[in-house]
Amino acid sequence: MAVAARRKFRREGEERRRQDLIEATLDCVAENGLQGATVRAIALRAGVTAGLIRHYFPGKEELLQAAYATIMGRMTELAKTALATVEEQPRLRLAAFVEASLVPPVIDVRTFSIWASFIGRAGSDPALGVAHRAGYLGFRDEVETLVAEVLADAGRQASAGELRRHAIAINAIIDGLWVEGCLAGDMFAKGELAEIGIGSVEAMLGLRLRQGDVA
Amino acid sequence: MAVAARRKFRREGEERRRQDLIEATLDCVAENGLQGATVRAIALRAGVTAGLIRHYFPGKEELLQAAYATIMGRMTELAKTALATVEEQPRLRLAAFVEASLVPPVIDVRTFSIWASFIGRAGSDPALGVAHRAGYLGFRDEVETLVAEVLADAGRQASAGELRRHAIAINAIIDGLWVEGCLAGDMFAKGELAEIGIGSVEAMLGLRLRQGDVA
DNA sequence: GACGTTGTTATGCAAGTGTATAAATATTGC
DNA sequence: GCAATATTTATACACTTGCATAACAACGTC
Repeated sequence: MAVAARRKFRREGEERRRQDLIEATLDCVAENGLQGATVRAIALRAGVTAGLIRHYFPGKEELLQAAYATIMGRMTELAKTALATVEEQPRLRLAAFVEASLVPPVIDVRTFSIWASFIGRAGSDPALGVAHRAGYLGFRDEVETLVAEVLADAGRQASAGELRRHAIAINAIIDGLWVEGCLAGDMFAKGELAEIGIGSVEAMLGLRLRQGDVA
Repeated sequence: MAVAARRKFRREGEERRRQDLIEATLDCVAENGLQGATVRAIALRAGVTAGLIRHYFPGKEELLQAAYATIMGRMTELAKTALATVEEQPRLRLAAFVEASLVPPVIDVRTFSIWASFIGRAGSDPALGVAHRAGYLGFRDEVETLVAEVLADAGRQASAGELRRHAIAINAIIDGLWVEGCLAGDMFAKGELAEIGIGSVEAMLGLRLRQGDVA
């Protein structure tokens, strides 16, 4: 009689498997929220069976944490990339940074869905709250540094309080436009959000960023 | 022998029970996300047994939808209240609106958690996406009207495109500051976010909102 | 005060959950 | 080729999930 044939499989490297499982987890979260991230759904998407998850992670909770760390790392890495623009002039660097934050791949509905799914629990889950705060502050500090350079370049000096307010405001408008761009990107023309973002920052700082060489 | 005593109960009005169940659902979602909103957890919090849910709703899905509609309605109602400020002068109205959007009860971590939990699925759930879009557009239109009044009051006229950009930008900065205020309210001094928000809007529009009578 | 209506509880069920364990097989070193 | 290893599958288990159903009791009506 036909005994059920055992499934064929290949041994992947440990790093590769971990990565695949994390990616599968992020896919599940993006599509159906944390509810959709069951061990079986994750395993199915990763092309393995459920039991394997516990071979690479102590439990589902740890896999979710690893997935969250991954998406956060990816987001900040994108931000860093945007910050490390090749531009020399501070104003162009700030403009390039704002622009990079408001076009793909930073504007991305999948990333947003994952972010929202996790961040919704930041109020009750201390670990998530701390992680968010750290990411936010790191981001804001970068913005603040950038703003300080821009103002110095323009021959203006700002107090610590002014710098702080500028950084908070610029960070907020980027975040706000990012949310809308991710949620309803098709409501905006291509490049429109970046245009609005840069224009807003210019207005806030009271100087032009893009036509660069006026002191 | 002691037969298990059946639980005492009272018959509440239909409206009251529905409301209690919805509120319990929102509590559960706020605390543990959609995952935490199980029929048993909801019933426990509402002070009833699980079966009763299906007496008032066709299923859990419908209860969640009702809860989402409720929280959305509450948010837009708060926004409308902020918009219907008693101020006469357009500039003061806009300032009051921005301020109201950036202090409690609009700034509220519970509301934010619920919003994030639901909106995380807006990318995959068409109904949620449409609902968000409608709410956002309604809100933005109000902002646009307000801005138009302010500019007219200042003797300036703006094209439709300019109005649109202003509305998008102002909306974004309010959203961005709202997110941060909800997630990490203790990082900001009381009233600081409102101050930054109003200041940013002033910078964007190129006029003062609060000391009002210069044309 | 008895009675019927129906809001409410209690119980049960099939499907799905995370996890534990054993069996099987792909890979490595010889 | 062959044995050793540990990656991977398969299966089982206790628990939770949403939902169905029946028993019950609170309330309005006569």
